[in-house]
Amino acid sequence: MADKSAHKAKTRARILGEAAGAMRMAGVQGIGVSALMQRAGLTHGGFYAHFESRDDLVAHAVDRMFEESAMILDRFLGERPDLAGLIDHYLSESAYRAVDRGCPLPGLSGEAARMPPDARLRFEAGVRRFREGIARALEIAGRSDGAVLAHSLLAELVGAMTLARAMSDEGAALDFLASSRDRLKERIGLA
Amino acid sequence: MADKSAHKAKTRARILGEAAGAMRMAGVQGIGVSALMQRAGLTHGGFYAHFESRDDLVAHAVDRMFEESAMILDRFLGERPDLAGLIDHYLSESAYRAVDRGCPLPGLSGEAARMPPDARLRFEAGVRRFREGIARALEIAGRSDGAVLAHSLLAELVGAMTLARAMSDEGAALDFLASSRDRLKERIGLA
DNA sequence: TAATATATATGATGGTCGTCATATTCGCAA
DNA sequence: TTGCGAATATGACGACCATCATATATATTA
Repeated sequence: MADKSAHKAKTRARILGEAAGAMRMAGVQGIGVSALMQRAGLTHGGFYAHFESRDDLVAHAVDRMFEESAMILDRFLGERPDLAGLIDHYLSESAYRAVDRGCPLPGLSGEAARMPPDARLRFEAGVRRFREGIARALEIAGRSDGAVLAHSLLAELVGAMTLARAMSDEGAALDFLASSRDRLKERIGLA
Repeated sequence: MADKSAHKAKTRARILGEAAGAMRMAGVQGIGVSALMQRAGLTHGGFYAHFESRDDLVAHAVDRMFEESAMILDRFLGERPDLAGLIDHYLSESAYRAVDRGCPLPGLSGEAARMPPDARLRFEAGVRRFREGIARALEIAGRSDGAVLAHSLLAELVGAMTLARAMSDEGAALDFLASSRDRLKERIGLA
């Protein structure tokens, strides 16, 4: 019996992982229940054994997205904050390419206002944690205006990746990211 | 006959206007053909007398969105550029509220990569014009690094409005916008 | 091996989507 | 007034959507 529910939990986690990936790629509305279950190697019918509704899935998928980036965030904003490292990582070429595994903000912020209510709550909580981590790092680095500056840095980080991904010229996008990294590090006096 | 085709052109323009508004609110995928035609006071069937397909509509609707903001952009980035004015306007409370009539970048950039090809081309063209206008204004103001700085300012403008609209606490969103305005004007030495 | 509990599959429901063939309405010309 | 052509409406098509009732498979326990 323990084995059974362990298996079910693993299946649920697999569905959530696929949802978190697919929704970052295609948007929250961009993947349907049956396509999602197929990605997880299942058929559509079993879905409601794992989730109350599609909205319930979306809420947990949003959580999952932030959990996936929590470890990386903790590395740069944890005990010994490294804002320059965060900037370099957040706007790196590999982050640019890992649409389905990276930070959900560039792809989904524009959609946040029309997410199902639970999903939106969780999304906002994720944004808040990110912003507070940056603010804390800035204050540890001796900036008295950490809270305000954190908003501004987060806006530029998210805006830069969003606009880079909107460009179809990949070279131009990568140049844009490189110059954004320089500019941001310059702004916090770490160039 | 001239009257007839003038009428048809007006109808088409009305459909496009509704589409440009609705898609900024609900996303490109968020409004269907029949709901759109209903908004325009018509029924769904006549749609294909005006557009080849839904993708064709999306492409022209994107153009329409940028046309709607072209006049305002020209006011701040035209003959006599006023970057501080642009920042104050772009991140104003009224812009924050006019989701369906304002700049399409905050709402749709995250969706750009999955727009139909024609629509994406037009979206990118709109972004480029915006960015080049900022770059030109910066250079007129005597900044030698205008092209690079323009990327950065645009990223923060778009990121700030995107994140503000993602917040469900309206007061917090407006505070965020106010501090973003200050920060941006400070960055270009116009505080 | 047989019985049971649980996870997943099958298949159907009603709804909405984009698309199109066809019918209708309407304004101008004769 | 009658007829014509263009603009719009009606209604239908197949595809997909979220959801659910029911059937099947699978694994553990007896």
